Amino acid sequence: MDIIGQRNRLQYIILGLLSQQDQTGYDLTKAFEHEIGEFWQASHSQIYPQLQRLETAGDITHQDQIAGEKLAKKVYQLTAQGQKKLAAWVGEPSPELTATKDEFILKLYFIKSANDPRLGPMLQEQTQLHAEQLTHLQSRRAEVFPNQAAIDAAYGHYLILEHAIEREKHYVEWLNRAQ
Amino acid sequence: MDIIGQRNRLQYIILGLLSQQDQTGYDLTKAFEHEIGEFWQASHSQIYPQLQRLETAGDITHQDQIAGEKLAKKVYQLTAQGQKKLAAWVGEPSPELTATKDEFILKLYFIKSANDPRLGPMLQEQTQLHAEQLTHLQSRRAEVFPNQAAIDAAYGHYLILEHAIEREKHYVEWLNRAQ
DNA sequence: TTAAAACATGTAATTAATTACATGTTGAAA
DNA sequence: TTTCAACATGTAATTAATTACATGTTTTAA
Repeated sequence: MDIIGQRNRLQYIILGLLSQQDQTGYDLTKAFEHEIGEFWQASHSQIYPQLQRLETAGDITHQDQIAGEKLAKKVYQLTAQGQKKLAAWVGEPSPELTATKDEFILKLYFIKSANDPRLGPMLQEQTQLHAEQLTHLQSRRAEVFPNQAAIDAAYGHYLILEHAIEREKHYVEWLNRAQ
Repeated sequence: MDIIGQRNRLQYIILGLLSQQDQTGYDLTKAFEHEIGEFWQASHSQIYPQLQRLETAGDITHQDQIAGEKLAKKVYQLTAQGQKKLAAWVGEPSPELTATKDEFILKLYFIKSANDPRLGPMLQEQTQLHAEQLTHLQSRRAEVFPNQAAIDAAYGHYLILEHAIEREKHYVEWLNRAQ
């Protein structure tokens, strides 16, 4: 049972986001605060250099824009080559399992007894954390997918938001059962 | 909603594993193939140097052992200081959410329409992958926790195995619903 | 008996990711 | 009107993680 390593998936995520709409490095950075951030993390200090590499490689180009008086923006867009590269990646099999890193679960692993006094507070803390996240995701769903048309227009996005919601729901249920 | 970074959690996992029993770097490496591997990944090339650093720091010590004719082993054990360090880590709050990295989910995010011809095969591939993992984890549970006494003796371990099983179960259910 | 898999321990090179440093603009609220 | 948050883009330094290199022993199955 293999676990994935990192073979520059960030480049494909950037291509994918740019396939949805032309945008700046700043916009891309913000995207990781929403749904994709549930399944991949990246910060602006990774994103800006990666944009430069993708442009050098000919997968994207950019246009300079001035917002307001003199705020310089670089609005990136896919090239035909970038589109092909994205399609090739999406079409490839993904035969490896997800790499989860959960510090709380690790700590739990080292708790031997159900009577350990640390167990209760730990479970409560996590219950609150995940319940909050669940609420956040649910309101996000209501906001982003108010009707069937919105779902049809971004079906994959809808599926992964559903997945994230259910993940949190079951996490909370498991925590409650453990308590 | 913060996502965890990496602040050398590996050292604590090693301390935790050594708190369960004295063992070698090789044994620790193997441990990541089982339950903890579901929630953290590390390879021998991270583990051996980390063992050296922990020993220098005084958290662990080792004894040399010869297996068979001349196969040299280093069996590591916690020091009192290492025990304290482990307990302090377990007792700390874990206020950050899990960092998941799921390449398949990312690809899905970039599928716009429910009619995309790539969608069916993608979902089928993942269904098989996660169904296999579920079966594996269930047989692992039967093996490691054949009775209540085994559960009572390693309650945290039992909880996280249950969690991993349910995670896979719900993943498969979600995939089936998406299909 | 021999070949392959598993046991056992390391280091080196590369890539990925985090955290910190660095600078400037614009819009909104006090 | 000024100050704070958000917008916007980068680089540098450090740490974490992967992949490859490197070597040798023991057990198991063909």
